[in-house]
Amino acid sequence: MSRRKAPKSVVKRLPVYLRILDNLIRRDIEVVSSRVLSDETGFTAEQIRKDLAYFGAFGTRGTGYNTHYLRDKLLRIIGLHRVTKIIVVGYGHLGKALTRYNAVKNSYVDIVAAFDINPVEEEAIEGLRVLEMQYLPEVIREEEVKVAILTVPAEAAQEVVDLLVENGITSILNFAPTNISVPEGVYVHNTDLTLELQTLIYYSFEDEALHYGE
Amino acid sequence: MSRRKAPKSVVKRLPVYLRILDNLIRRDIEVVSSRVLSDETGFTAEQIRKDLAYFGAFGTRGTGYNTHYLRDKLLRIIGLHRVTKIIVVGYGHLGKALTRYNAVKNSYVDIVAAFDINPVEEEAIEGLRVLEMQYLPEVIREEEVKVAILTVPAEAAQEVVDLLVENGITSILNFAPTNISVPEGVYVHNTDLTLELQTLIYYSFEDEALHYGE
DNA sequence: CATTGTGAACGGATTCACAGCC
DNA sequence: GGCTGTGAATCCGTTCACAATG
Repeated sequence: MSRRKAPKSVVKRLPVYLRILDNLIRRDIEVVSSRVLSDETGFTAEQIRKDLAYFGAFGTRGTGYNTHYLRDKLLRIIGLHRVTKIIVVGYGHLGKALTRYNAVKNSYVDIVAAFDINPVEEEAIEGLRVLEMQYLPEVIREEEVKVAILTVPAEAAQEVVDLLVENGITSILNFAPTNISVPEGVYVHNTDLTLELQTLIYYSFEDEALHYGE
Repeated sequence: MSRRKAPKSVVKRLPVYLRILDNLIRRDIEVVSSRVLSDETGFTAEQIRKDLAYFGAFGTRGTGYNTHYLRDKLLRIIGLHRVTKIIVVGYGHLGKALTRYNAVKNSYVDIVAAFDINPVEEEAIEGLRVLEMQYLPEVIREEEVKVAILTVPAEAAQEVVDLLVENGITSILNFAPTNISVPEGVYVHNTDLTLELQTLIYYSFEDEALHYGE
């Protein structure tokens, strides 16, 4: 029932719970305990209960959580109860991968258009517009888009970010391997595949005694 | 000088330092202070000094860190002083994006082959072999590959993971949006684009009072 | 004297333990 | 009886403040 703003660590787990609930509901399961959610997610049951308790008391003591009810609550908490409009900027392989990916899965979002400096006509898929950059301001305005996925080369990233912010984008999922700077109030989430790969390699050698031993 | 194993939070930042050092060296800069690294990375200078101190005393008081020396140390710590061989399993758009991405950038890794249940011949690029799944054990064995990037559909993920582990893979960068289970000793890093997008959406609504208010 | 390296203080997140409730 | 909700205890990571030193 606490009403202070949720910690980052909690927010990161909410979409995980949502996905599990979607799966449970698909299997016609009506009620789930924190213990079962723990088995599915790998988080501890206490942690799950505490996470949910940041936003309210959604469970029934002795029984568990109603899957439909909890999903609805989570959708509302995350902000997915209304479909979120998104644009993809940079329509290379990664941009394509992300649009396909999302077209397939129900992830409560709608990619309204993709942009590229050099859009290839025939690569548009199932109703997705692939447009030249010049149309970006128009689309953002007309569709009232607030969220953008950025998959342009590192060199172009900052320039494009400035354009996005200028036209009203407030949240950016950045795949360009570079630090971008934004004004106060704009939220950026960086996903850097190279860094993640290198981190993985660290752990792949962790055991070996030679790892860092002279 | 502490020799206990480094916390995850520290390990995640090491590749960031490495990238900055690569950039500095490209600009012929010989010495860098923790303050400058702080400006470049957004982490605090104290944190950077502490992170590096987990592995040794690499700096010179009053001066800073020698960029070449520190890079060499970081390469060795992360395990990138030798090129790491990697396979990509699942050669859809995402698999392609990752191979291109990496072919271009020097990230100290070498993708030795990609695998797919239905490899399309003409899509092989600059020396990258795109092979049928049946050749997977052979390649892993002959090339002594320990690290795999997994970009197959969620339904196939667990099955493919079992195959990988069975043949000697010890580290997996998983892009399939599902929890995979592995035996003790195998390290998995999950990168789930849908979850990251949904987390972003949470923050895009965070300010709005209506966010979670009945 | 500028900058590193580090013990101590702090703060945030997780785990523990159990009270509250169906 | 079983499972949620939560204060207290603990753990972990970050920040602070300063001693060490080229």
